[in-house]
Amino acid sequence: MVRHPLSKRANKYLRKFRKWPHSPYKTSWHHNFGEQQAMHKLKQATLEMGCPQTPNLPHPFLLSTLIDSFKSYSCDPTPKAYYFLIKTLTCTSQFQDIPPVLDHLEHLEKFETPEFNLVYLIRFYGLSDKVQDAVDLFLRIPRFRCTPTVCSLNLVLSLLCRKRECLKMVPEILLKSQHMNIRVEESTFQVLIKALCRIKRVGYAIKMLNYMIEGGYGLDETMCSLIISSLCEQEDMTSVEALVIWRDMRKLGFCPGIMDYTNMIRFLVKEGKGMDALDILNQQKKDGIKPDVVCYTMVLSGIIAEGEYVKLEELFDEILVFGLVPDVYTYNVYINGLCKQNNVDEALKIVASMEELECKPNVVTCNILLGALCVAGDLRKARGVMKEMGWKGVRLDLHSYRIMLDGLVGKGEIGEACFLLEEMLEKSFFPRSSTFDHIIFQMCQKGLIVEAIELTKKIVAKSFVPGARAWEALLKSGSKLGFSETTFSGLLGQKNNLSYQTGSGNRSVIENI
DNA sequence: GTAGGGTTAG
Repeated sequence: MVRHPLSKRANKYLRKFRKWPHSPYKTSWHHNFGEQQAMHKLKQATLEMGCPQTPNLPHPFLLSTLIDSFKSYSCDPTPKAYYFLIKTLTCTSQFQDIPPVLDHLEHLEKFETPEFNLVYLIRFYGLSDKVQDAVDLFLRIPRFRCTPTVCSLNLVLSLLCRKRECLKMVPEILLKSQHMNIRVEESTFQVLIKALCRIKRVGYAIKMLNYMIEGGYGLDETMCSLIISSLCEQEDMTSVEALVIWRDMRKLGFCPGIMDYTNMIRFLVKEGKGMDALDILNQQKKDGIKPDVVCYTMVLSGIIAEGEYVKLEELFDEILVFGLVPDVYTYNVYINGLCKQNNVDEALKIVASMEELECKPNVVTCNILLGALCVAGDLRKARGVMKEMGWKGVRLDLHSYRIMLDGLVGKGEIGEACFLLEEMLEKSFFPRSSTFDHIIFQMCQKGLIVEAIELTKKIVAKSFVPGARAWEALLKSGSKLGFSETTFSGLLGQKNNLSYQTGSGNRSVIENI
Protein backbone atom coordinates (compact mmCIF):
# COMPACT_ATOMS: atom_id res chain seq x y z
CA MET A 1 0.00 0.00 0.00
CA VAL A 2 1.29 3.46 -0.83
CA ARG A 3 1.03 5.89 2.03
CA HIS A 4 1.21 9.62 1.79
CA PRO A 5 4.60 10.74 2.94
CA LEU A 6 4.51 12.24 6.38
CA SER A 7 4.79 15.85 5.40
CA LYS A 8 3.32 19.19 6.23
CA ARG A 9 -0.08 17.66 5.69
CA ALA A 10 0.47 14.99 8.30
CA ASN A 11 -2.24 14.67 10.86
CA LYS A 12 -1.42 17.02 13.73
CA TYR A 13 -3.32 14.83 16.11
CA LEU A 14 -0.96 11.93 15.62
CA ARG A 15 1.30 11.60 18.61
CA LYS A 16 4.39 12.20 16.52
CA PHE A 17 3.23 15.56 15.23
CA ARG A 18 0.81 16.57 17.94
CA LYS A 19 0.95 20.26 18.72
CA TRP A 20 -2.05 20.50 20.97
CA PRO A 21 -3.52 18.17 23.49
CA HIS A 22 -6.41 16.00 22.45
CA SER A 23 -9.76 17.59 22.70
CA PRO A 24 -12.24 14.88 23.57
CA TYR A 25 -14.73 16.32 21.07
CA LYS A 26 -12.48 17.14 18.19
CA THR A 27 -10.76 13.95 17.27
CA SER A 28 -11.02 12.69 13.77
CA TRP A 29 -12.94 9.59 14.73
CA HIS A 30 -15.36 11.76 16.61
CA HIS A 31 -15.84 13.92 13.58
CA ASN A 32 -16.39 10.89 11.38
CA PHE A 33 -18.79 9.51 13.90
CA GLY A 34 -20.79 12.73 13.76
CA GLU A 35 -20.90 12.60 9.98
CA GLN A 36 -21.97 8.99 10.09
CA GLN A 37 -24.75 9.76 12.53
CA ALA A 38 -25.92 12.69 10.43
CA MET A 39 -25.95 10.50 7.33
CA HIS A 40 -27.88 7.89 9.24
CA LYS A 41 -30.44 10.47 10.28
CA LEU A 42 -30.78 11.69 6.71
CA LYS A 43 -31.26 8.14 5.42
CA GLN A 44 -33.81 7.49 8.14
CA ALA A 45 -35.77 10.55 7.02
CA THR A 46 -35.81 9.41 3.41
CA LEU A 47 -36.90 5.94 4.45
CA GLU A 48 -39.84 7.35 6.35
CA MET A 49 -40.63 9.45 3.33
CA GLY A 50 -41.07 6.36 1.22
CA CYS A 51 -43.10 4.63 3.93
CA PRO A 52 -46.00 2.76 2.32
CA GLN A 53 -48.35 3.58 5.19
CA THR A 54 -48.15 7.30 4.49
CA PRO A 55 -47.74 7.57 0.74
CA ASN A 56 -49.79 10.72 0.45
CA LEU A 57 -47.97 12.79 3.02
CA PRO A 58 -46.11 15.68 1.44
CA HIS A 59 -42.40 14.97 1.15
CA PRO A 60 -40.23 16.87 3.57
CA PHE A 61 -37.78 19.24 2.00
CA LEU A 62 -34.80 16.93 2.09
CA LEU A 63 -32.21 19.69 1.79
CA SER A 64 -33.37 21.06 5.16
CA THR A 65 -33.24 17.57 6.58
CA LEU A 66 -29.67 17.24 5.38
CA ILE A 67 -28.57 20.58 6.80
CA ASP A 68 -30.35 19.99 10.10
CA SER A 69 -28.96 16.49 10.52
CA PHE A 70 -25.38 17.64 10.09
CA LYS A 71 -25.92 20.72 12.23
CA SER A 72 -27.23 18.60 15.08
CA TYR A 73 -23.94 16.66 15.06
CA SER A 74 -21.90 19.85 14.69
CA CYS A 75 -20.36 18.96 11.41
CA ASP A 76 -20.53 20.20 7.85
CA PRO A 77 -22.50 18.35 5.19
CA THR A 78 -20.29 16.09 3.14
CA PRO A 79 -20.19 15.61 -0.63
CA LYS A 80 -21.38 12.08 0.03
CA ALA A 81 -24.48 13.42 1.74
CA TYR A 82 -25.25 15.63 -1.26
CA TYR A 83 -24.74 12.70 -3.58
CA PHE A 84 -27.22 10.69 -1.54
CA LEU A 85 -29.65 13.59 -1.52
CA ILE A 86 -29.49 14.13 -5.28
CA LYS A 87 -29.88 10.44 -5.92
CA THR A 88 -32.91 10.25 -3.64
CA LEU A 89 -34.54 13.25 -5.27
CA THR A 90 -34.10 11.80 -8.74
CA CYS A 91 -35.30 8.34 -7.72
CA THR A 92 -38.41 9.74 -6.07
CA SER A 93 -39.12 12.18 -8.90
CA GLN A 94 -38.84 15.27 -6.71
CA PHE A 95 -37.36 17.25 -9.55
CA GLN A 96 -38.53 20.62 -8.28
CA ASP A 97 -36.28 20.19 -5.22
CA ILE A 98 -33.10 19.68 -7.24
CA PRO A 99 -32.37 23.31 -8.27
CA PRO A 100 -32.38 24.62 -4.66
CA VAL A 101 -29.97 21.84 -3.73
CA LEU A 102 -27.64 22.88 -6.53
CA ASP A 103 -27.90 26.54 -5.52
CA HIS A 104 -27.06 25.66 -1.97
CA LEU A 105 -24.17 23.50 -3.09
CA GLU A 106 -22.87 26.31 -5.26
CA HIS A 107 -23.21 29.24 -2.91
CA LEU A 108 -23.14 27.96 0.62
CA GLU A 109 -20.86 24.98 0.68
CA LYS A 110 -17.11 25.24 0.59
CA PHE A 111 -15.91 21.81 -0.43
CA GLU A 112 -14.81 20.83 -3.89
CA THR A 113 -17.77 18.96 -5.29
CA PRO A 114 -16.63 15.62 -6.68
CA GLU A 115 -17.24 15.40 -10.39
CA PHE A 116 -19.19 12.17 -10.12
CA ASN A 117 -21.92 13.91 -8.08
CA LEU A 118 -22.56 16.20 -11.01
CA VAL A 119 -21.99 13.50 -13.60
CA TYR A 120 -24.76 11.50 -11.99
CA LEU A 121 -27.19 14.37 -12.30
CA ILE A 122 -26.11 15.29 -15.82
CA ARG A 123 -26.72 11.71 -16.89
CA PHE A 124 -30.06 11.67 -15.15
CA TYR A 125 -31.16 14.89 -16.87
CA GLY A 126 -29.99 13.65 -20.24
CA LEU A 127 -31.77 10.33 -19.96
CA SER A 128 -35.01 11.90 -18.79
CA ASP A 129 -35.34 14.20 -21.76
CA LYS A 130 -33.95 17.25 -20.01
CA VAL A 131 -30.97 17.69 -22.28
CA GLN A 132 -30.86 21.44 -21.82
CA ASP A 133 -30.66 20.99 -18.05
CA ALA A 134 -27.85 18.52 -18.57
CA VAL A 135 -25.95 21.01 -20.73
CA ASP A 136 -26.55 23.88 -18.29
CA LEU A 137 -25.28 21.81 -15.39
CA PHE A 138 -22.22 20.78 -17.37
CA LEU A 139 -21.35 24.41 -18.09
CA ARG A 140 -21.91 25.26 -14.44
CA ILE A 141 -19.52 22.60 -13.10
CA PRO A 142 -16.65 25.03 -12.27
CA ARG A 143 -18.99 27.01 -10.04
CA PHE A 144 -19.18 24.02 -7.73
CA ARG A 145 -15.41 24.29 -7.15
CA CYS A 146 -15.01 21.26 -9.35
CA THR A 147 -12.55 20.87 -12.20
CA PRO A 148 -14.44 19.23 -15.03
CA THR A 149 -12.67 16.46 -16.88
CA VAL A 150 -13.18 14.69 -20.14
CA CYS A 151 -15.59 12.40 -18.26
CA SER A 152 -18.29 15.05 -18.06
CA LEU A 153 -17.55 16.24 -21.55
CA ASN A 154 -17.91 12.75 -23.02
CA LEU A 155 -21.14 12.26 -21.15
CA VAL A 156 -22.69 15.51 -22.37
CA LEU A 157 -21.60 14.81 -25.91
CA SER A 158 -23.10 11.34 -25.89
CA LEU A 159 -26.34 12.78 -24.52
CA LEU A 160 -26.45 15.39 -27.26
CA CYS A 161 -25.79 12.79 -29.91
CA ARG A 162 -28.77 10.73 -28.83
CA LYS A 163 -31.14 13.21 -30.36
CA ARG A 164 -31.10 14.53 -33.85
CA GLU A 165 -32.20 18.01 -32.78
CA CYS A 166 -29.45 18.25 -30.17
CA LEU A 167 -26.64 17.39 -32.56
CA LYS A 168 -26.21 20.99 -33.57
CA MET A 169 -25.14 21.83 -30.01
CA VAL A 170 -22.12 19.53 -30.24
CA PRO A 171 -19.69 22.04 -31.81
CA GLU A 172 -20.66 24.70 -29.28
CA ILE A 173 -20.04 22.34 -26.37
CA LEU A 174 -16.71 21.29 -27.81
CA LEU A 175 -15.74 24.96 -28.07
CA LYS A 176 -16.91 25.80 -24.57
CA SER A 177 -15.14 22.78 -23.17
CA GLN A 178 -11.88 24.31 -24.42
CA HIS A 179 -12.59 27.41 -22.36
CA MET A 180 -13.29 25.14 -19.42
CA ASN A 181 -9.82 23.69 -19.89
CA ILE A 182 -11.08 20.24 -20.64
CA ARG A 183 -8.65 18.34 -22.79
CA VAL A 184 -10.36 16.45 -25.56
CA GLU A 185 -9.11 12.89 -25.59
CA GLU A 186 -9.25 9.93 -27.90
CA SER A 187 -12.24 8.77 -25.87
CA THR A 188 -14.12 11.93 -26.85
CA PHE A 189 -13.79 11.06 -30.50
CA GLN A 190 -14.84 7.52 -29.74
CA VAL A 191 -17.94 8.76 -27.97
CA LEU A 192 -18.82 10.93 -30.93
CA ILE A 193 -18.18 8.24 -33.50
CA LYS A 194 -20.20 5.66 -31.56
CA ALA A 195 -23.07 8.06 -31.11
CA LEU A 196 -23.05 9.11 -34.74
CA CYS A 197 -23.01 5.50 -35.91
CA ARG A 198 -25.86 4.71 -33.56
CA ILE A 199 -28.03 7.45 -34.99
CA LYS A 200 -27.06 6.43 -38.49
CA ARG A 201 -24.94 9.44 -39.36
CA VAL A 202 -22.04 7.44 -40.66
CA GLY A 203 -20.88 10.30 -42.87
CA TYR A 204 -20.23 12.45 -39.81
CA ALA A 205 -18.64 9.52 -38.01
CA ILE A 206 -16.12 9.25 -40.83
CA LYS A 207 -15.39 12.98 -40.55
CA MET A 208 -14.71 12.45 -36.86
CA LEU A 209 -12.38 9.57 -37.66
CA ASN A 210 -10.46 11.91 -39.95
CA TYR A 211 -10.30 14.65 -37.29
CA MET A 212 -8.94 12.02 -34.95
CA ILE A 213 -6.17 11.19 -37.36
CA GLU A 214 -5.47 14.89 -37.96
CA GLY A 215 -5.31 15.31 -34.20
CA GLY A 216 -2.38 12.94 -34.14
CA TYR A 217 -4.13 9.91 -32.77
CA GLY A 218 -3.39 6.65 -34.50
CA LEU A 219 -5.98 4.93 -36.64
CA ASP A 220 -8.57 3.49 -34.31
CA GLU A 221 -9.38 0.10 -35.79
CA THR A 222 -12.34 -0.46 -33.48
CA MET A 223 -13.90 2.75 -34.76
CA CYS A 224 -13.19 1.66 -38.35
CA SER A 225 -14.99 -1.61 -37.69
CA LEU A 226 -17.87 0.21 -36.09
CA ILE A 227 -18.21 2.49 -39.08
CA ILE A 228 -18.13 -0.43 -41.51
CA SER A 229 -20.75 -2.29 -39.53
CA SER A 230 -22.95 0.81 -39.49
CA LEU A 231 -22.86 1.25 -43.26
CA CYS A 232 -25.78 -1.10 -43.76
CA GLU A 233 -28.04 0.96 -41.55
CA GLN A 234 -27.22 4.17 -43.36
CA GLU A 235 -30.02 4.80 -45.81
CA ASP A 236 -28.39 7.38 -48.06
CA MET A 237 -25.02 5.67 -48.34
CA THR A 238 -24.21 4.54 -51.86
CA SER A 239 -22.02 1.59 -52.66
CA VAL A 240 -19.58 3.92 -54.42
CA GLU A 241 -19.18 6.01 -51.28
CA ALA A 242 -18.84 2.92 -49.14
CA LEU A 243 -16.13 1.55 -51.38
CA VAL A 244 -14.24 4.86 -51.20
CA ILE A 245 -14.48 4.78 -47.40
CA TRP A 246 -13.25 1.20 -47.39
CA ARG A 247 -10.36 1.98 -49.70
CA ASP A 248 -9.33 5.07 -47.72
CA MET A 249 -9.40 3.19 -44.44
CA ARG A 250 -7.26 0.47 -45.91
CA LYS A 251 -4.80 3.08 -47.22
CA LEU A 252 -4.56 4.42 -43.69
CA GLY A 253 -3.54 0.99 -42.54
CA PHE A 254 -6.82 -0.52 -41.44
CA CYS A 255 -6.56 -4.31 -41.41
CA PRO A 256 -10.11 -5.59 -41.68
CA GLY A 257 -11.12 -8.69 -39.76
CA ILE A 258 -13.57 -11.31 -40.92
CA MET A 259 -16.53 -9.37 -39.51
CA ASP A 260 -15.47 -6.25 -41.38
CA TYR A 261 -15.37 -8.19 -44.62
CA THR A 262 -18.71 -9.77 -43.78
CA ASN A 263 -20.30 -6.39 -43.06
CA MET A 264 -18.90 -4.81 -46.18
CA ILE A 265 -20.06 -7.71 -48.33
CA ARG A 266 -23.50 -7.60 -46.75
CA PHE A 267 -23.80 -3.89 -47.50
CA LEU A 268 -22.74 -4.28 -51.12
CA VAL A 269 -25.07 -7.22 -51.69
CA LYS A 270 -27.93 -5.29 -50.17
CA GLU A 271 -27.17 -2.46 -52.57
CA GLY A 272 -27.34 -4.89 -55.49
CA LYS A 273 -23.56 -4.81 -56.04
CA GLY A 274 -22.83 -8.51 -56.09
CA MET A 275 -19.75 -8.17 -58.27
CA ASP A 276 -18.25 -5.55 -55.95
CA ALA A 277 -18.96 -7.93 -53.11
CA LEU A 278 -17.06 -10.58 -55.03
CA ASP A 279 -14.12 -8.17 -55.28
CA ILE A 280 -14.14 -7.75 -51.53
CA LEU A 281 -14.24 -11.52 -51.10
CA ASN A 282 -11.19 -11.81 -53.34
CA GLN A 283 -9.38 -9.11 -51.34
CA GLN A 284 -10.20 -11.09 -48.23
CA LYS A 285 -8.59 -14.19 -49.67
CA LYS A 286 -5.52 -12.18 -50.68
CA ASP A 287 -5.26 -10.76 -47.19
CA GLY A 288 -5.11 -14.29 -45.90
CA ILE A 289 -8.44 -14.19 -44.12
CA LYS A 290 -10.31 -17.29 -45.12
CA PRO A 291 -13.90 -16.49 -46.03
CA ASP A 292 -16.43 -18.75 -44.35
CA VAL A 293 -19.72 -20.07 -45.70
CA VAL A 294 -21.51 -16.93 -44.54
CA CYS A 295 -19.32 -14.70 -46.71
CA TYR A 296 -19.67 -17.05 -49.64
CA THR A 297 -23.43 -17.31 -49.20
CA MET A 298 -23.87 -13.57 -49.30
CA VAL A 299 -21.66 -13.15 -52.33
CA LEU A 300 -23.47 -15.99 -54.11
CA SER A 301 -26.80 -14.28 -53.54
CA GLY A 302 -25.35 -10.97 -54.77
CA ILE A 303 -24.01 -12.59 -57.92
CA ILE A 304 -27.38 -14.19 -58.63
CA ALA A 305 -29.11 -10.85 -58.20
CA GLU A 306 -26.82 -9.52 -60.93
CA GLY A 307 -27.53 -12.52 -63.15
CA GLU A 308 -23.89 -13.62 -63.24
CA TYR A 309 -24.64 -17.30 -63.40
CA VAL A 310 -21.24 -18.40 -64.71
CA LYS A 311 -19.60 -16.86 -61.66
CA LEU A 312 -22.22 -18.58 -59.54
CA GLU A 313 -21.04 -22.00 -60.65
CA GLU A 314 -17.39 -21.06 -60.20
CA LEU A 315 -17.93 -19.75 -56.72
CA PHE A 316 -20.05 -22.64 -55.59
CA ASP A 317 -17.29 -25.01 -56.75
CA GLU A 318 -14.75 -22.89 -54.92
CA ILE A 319 -16.60 -23.39 -51.66
CA LEU A 320 -16.28 -27.13 -52.05
CA VAL A 321 -12.66 -26.94 -53.21
CA PHE A 322 -11.75 -24.92 -50.12
CA GLY A 323 -13.24 -27.64 -48.00
CA LEU A 324 -16.05 -25.52 -46.67
CA VAL A 325 -19.32 -27.29 -46.02
CA PRO A 326 -22.30 -25.49 -47.53
CA ASP A 327 -25.23 -25.30 -45.17
CA VAL A 328 -28.92 -24.85 -45.82
CA TYR A 329 -28.48 -21.09 -46.42
CA THR A 330 -25.84 -21.71 -49.06
CA TYR A 331 -27.89 -24.41 -50.74
CA ASN A 332 -30.97 -22.22 -50.74
CA VAL A 333 -29.09 -19.46 -52.51
CA TYR A 334 -27.63 -21.90 -55.01
CA ILE A 335 -30.99 -23.56 -55.61
CA ASN A 336 -32.54 -20.15 -56.10
CA GLY A 337 -29.84 -19.40 -58.68
CA LEU A 338 -30.68 -22.57 -60.57
CA CYS A 339 -34.38 -21.74 -60.45
CA LYS A 340 -33.71 -18.24 -61.76
CA GLN A 341 -32.08 -19.92 -64.76
CA ASN A 342 -35.23 -22.02 -65.18
CA ASN A 343 -33.28 -25.09 -64.27
CA VAL A 344 -35.78 -26.43 -61.76
CA ASP A 345 -34.89 -30.04 -62.47
CA GLU A 346 -31.28 -29.43 -61.45
CA ALA A 347 -32.58 -27.57 -58.38
CA LEU A 348 -34.66 -30.60 -57.43
CA LYS A 349 -31.59 -32.79 -57.84
CA ILE A 350 -29.61 -30.54 -55.50
CA VAL A 351 -32.40 -30.78 -52.94
CA ALA A 352 -32.20 -34.55 -53.18
CA SER A 353 -28.42 -34.45 -52.73
CA MET A 354 -28.80 -32.11 -49.75
CA GLU A 355 -30.80 -34.78 -48.06
CA GLU A 356 -28.08 -37.32 -48.75
CA LEU A 357 -25.59 -34.91 -47.17
CA GLU A 358 -27.85 -34.66 -44.16
CA CYS A 359 -28.49 -31.00 -44.75
CA LYS A 360 -32.23 -30.80 -44.32
CA PRO A 361 -34.14 -28.51 -46.67
CA ASN A 362 -36.24 -25.97 -44.82
CA VAL A 363 -39.29 -23.89 -45.54
CA VAL A 364 -37.18 -21.44 -47.55
CA THR A 365 -35.99 -24.25 -49.81
CA CYS A 366 -39.60 -25.26 -50.19
CA ASN A 367 -40.73 -21.74 -51.07
CA ILE A 368 -38.00 -21.32 -53.65
CA LEU A 369 -39.04 -24.57 -55.35
CA LEU A 370 -42.74 -23.79 -55.12
CA GLY A 371 -42.20 -20.36 -56.61
CA ALA A 372 -40.14 -21.72 -59.49
CA LEU A 373 -42.58 -24.54 -60.23
CA CYS A 374 -45.56 -22.18 -60.14
CA VAL A 375 -43.83 -19.74 -62.47
CA ALA A 376 -43.05 -22.66 -64.78
CA GLY A 377 -46.72 -23.64 -64.55
CA ASP A 378 -45.87 -27.11 -63.28
CA LEU A 379 -48.59 -27.35 -60.63
CA ARG A 380 -48.26 -31.11 -60.47
CA LYS A 381 -44.70 -30.92 -59.21
CA ALA A 382 -45.55 -27.98 -56.98
CA ARG A 383 -48.29 -30.03 -55.29
CA GLY A 384 -45.75 -32.81 -54.95
CA VAL A 385 -43.25 -30.51 -53.20
CA MET A 386 -45.96 -29.27 -50.85
CA LYS A 387 -46.93 -32.79 -49.89
CA GLU A 388 -43.34 -33.90 -49.51
CA MET A 389 -42.57 -31.01 -47.19
CA GLY A 390 -45.57 -32.03 -45.14
CA TRP A 391 -44.21 -35.56 -44.69
CA LYS A 392 -40.75 -34.30 -43.89
CA GLY A 393 -42.04 -32.13 -41.12
CA VAL A 394 -41.28 -28.82 -42.83
CA ARG A 395 -44.02 -26.54 -41.64
CA LEU A 396 -45.37 -24.40 -44.47
CA ASP A 397 -45.46 -20.70 -43.71
CA LEU A 398 -47.51 -17.79 -44.96
CA HIS A 399 -45.31 -17.41 -48.01
CA SER A 400 -45.61 -21.07 -48.98
CA TYR A 401 -49.36 -20.73 -49.06
CA ARG A 402 -49.35 -17.43 -50.86
CA ILE A 403 -46.96 -18.72 -53.52
CA MET A 404 -49.04 -21.84 -54.09
CA LEU A 405 -52.29 -19.90 -54.07
CA ASP A 406 -50.96 -17.49 -56.67
CA GLY A 407 -49.83 -20.46 -58.75
CA LEU A 408 -53.30 -21.98 -58.66
CA VAL A 409 -55.05 -18.70 -59.39
CA GLY A 410 -52.66 -18.00 -62.25
CA LYS A 411 -53.65 -21.28 -63.82
CA GLY A 412 -57.36 -20.64 -63.24
CA GLU A 413 -57.61 -23.50 -60.70
CA ILE A 414 -60.22 -21.64 -58.68
CA GLY A 415 -61.74 -24.67 -57.01
CA GLU A 416 -58.42 -25.83 -55.65
CA ALA A 417 -57.48 -22.25 -54.82
CA CYS A 418 -60.62 -21.93 -52.67
CA PHE A 419 -59.79 -25.17 -50.94
CA LEU A 420 -56.26 -23.98 -50.16
CA LEU A 421 -57.60 -20.59 -49.05
CA GLU A 422 -59.88 -22.32 -46.53
CA GLU A 423 -56.87 -24.18 -45.18
CA MET A 424 -54.98 -20.89 -44.91
CA LEU A 425 -57.80 -19.16 -43.09
CA GLU A 426 -57.89 -21.96 -40.54
CA LYS A 427 -54.26 -21.17 -39.81
CA SER A 428 -54.98 -17.44 -39.81
CA PHE A 429 -52.88 -16.91 -42.92
CA PHE A 430 -54.30 -14.38 -45.34
CA PRO A 431 -53.74 -14.18 -49.07
CA ARG A 432 -52.35 -11.09 -50.71
CA SER A 433 -55.21 -8.71 -51.30
CA SER A 434 -54.79 -8.85 -55.08
CA THR A 435 -54.90 -12.65 -55.02
CA PHE A 436 -58.17 -12.63 -53.13
CA ASP A 437 -59.63 -10.09 -55.53
CA HIS A 438 -58.56 -12.29 -58.39
CA ILE A 439 -60.31 -15.31 -56.87
CA ILE A 440 -63.55 -13.40 -56.29
CA PHE A 441 -63.40 -11.91 -59.77
CA GLN A 442 -62.96 -15.30 -61.36
CA MET A 443 -65.72 -16.85 -59.24
CA CYS A 444 -68.10 -14.12 -60.35
CA GLN A 445 -67.08 -14.65 -63.96
CA LYS A 446 -67.91 -18.29 -63.59
CA GLY A 447 -71.28 -17.45 -62.08
CA LEU A 448 -70.31 -18.68 -58.60
CA ILE A 449 -71.72 -15.52 -57.07
CA VAL A 450 -73.34 -17.00 -53.99
CA GLU A 451 -70.09 -18.84 -53.21
CA ALA A 452 -68.09 -15.66 -53.79
CA ILE A 453 -70.29 -13.78 -51.33
CA GLU A 454 -69.96 -16.59 -48.79
CA LEU A 455 -66.18 -16.58 -49.14
CA THR A 456 -66.08 -12.82 -48.79
CA LYS A 457 -68.24 -12.97 -45.67
CA LYS A 458 -65.94 -15.55 -44.18
CA ILE A 459 -62.77 -13.57 -44.81
CA VAL A 460 -64.31 -10.26 -43.81
CA ALA A 461 -65.38 -11.86 -40.53
CA LYS A 462 -61.66 -12.34 -39.91
CA SER A 463 -61.10 -8.61 -40.39
CA PHE A 464 -59.52 -9.05 -43.79
CA VAL A 465 -60.19 -6.18 -46.16
CA PRO A 466 -60.81 -7.20 -49.75
CA GLY A 467 -59.63 -4.77 -52.39
CA ALA A 468 -61.74 -2.60 -54.67
CA ARG A 469 -61.65 -5.13 -57.49
CA ALA A 470 -63.37 -7.81 -55.37
CA TRP A 471 -66.14 -5.43 -54.29
CA GLU A 472 -66.61 -4.27 -57.83
CA ALA A 473 -66.95 -7.83 -59.13
CA LEU A 474 -69.41 -8.73 -56.38
CA LEU A 475 -71.53 -5.62 -56.90
CA LYS A 476 -71.68 -5.98 -60.67
CA SER A 477 -72.60 -9.65 -60.52
CA GLY A 478 -75.00 -9.10 -57.65
CA SER A 479 -76.91 -6.32 -59.36
CA LYS A 480 -77.07 -8.29 -62.60
CA LEU A 481 -78.81 -11.09 -60.75
CA GLY A 482 -81.08 -8.60 -58.97
CA PHE A 483 -79.68 -9.23 -55.48
CA SER A 484 -81.15 -6.89 -52.93
CA GLU A 485 -79.10 -4.91 -50.44
CA THR A 486 -79.84 -7.49 -47.79
CA THR A 487 -77.70 -9.98 -49.68
CA PHE A 488 -74.72 -7.95 -48.56
CA SER A 489 -75.97 -7.42 -45.02
CA GLY A 490 -73.43 -9.90 -43.67
CA LEU A 491 -70.70 -7.74 -45.14
CA LEU A 492 -72.24 -4.49 -43.97
CA GLY A 493 -72.29 -5.83 -40.44
CA GLN A 494 -68.51 -5.54 -40.51
CA LYS A 495 -68.48 -2.01 -41.78
CA ASN A 496 -67.59 -0.25 -38.55
CA ASN A 497 -65.01 -2.84 -37.85
CA LEU A 498 -63.39 -2.21 -41.18
CA SER A 499 -63.55 1.48 -41.72
CA TYR A 500 -60.42 2.24 -39.74
CA GLN A 501 -58.18 -0.11 -41.64
CA THR A 502 -59.52 0.43 -45.13
CA GLY A 503 -57.61 2.49 -47.64
CA SER A 504 -59.44 5.47 -49.07
CA GLY A 505 -60.21 3.64 -52.31
CA ASN A 506 -61.92 0.80 -50.50
CA ARG A 507 -63.75 2.96 -48.04
CA SER A 508 -65.85 4.68 -50.69
CA VAL A 509 -66.80 1.31 -52.13
CA ILE A 510 -67.89 -0.04 -48.77
CA GLU A 511 -69.86 3.07 -47.97
CA ASN A 512 -71.57 2.98 -51.32
CA ILE A 513 -72.85 -0.55 -50.89
C1' DG B 1 -13.23 -23.02 -27.35
C1' DT B 2 -17.91 -20.44 -29.24
C1' DA B 3 -21.61 -17.69 -31.76
C1' DG B 4 -22.79 -14.57 -35.12
C1' DG B 5 -23.02 -12.77 -39.53
C1' DG B 6 -25.72 -15.10 -44.36
C1' DT B 7 -31.02 -17.76 -47.66
C1' DT B 8 -36.76 -17.28 -50.51
C1' DA B 9 -40.75 -13.60 -51.37
C1' DG B 10 -44.77 -8.57 -54.10
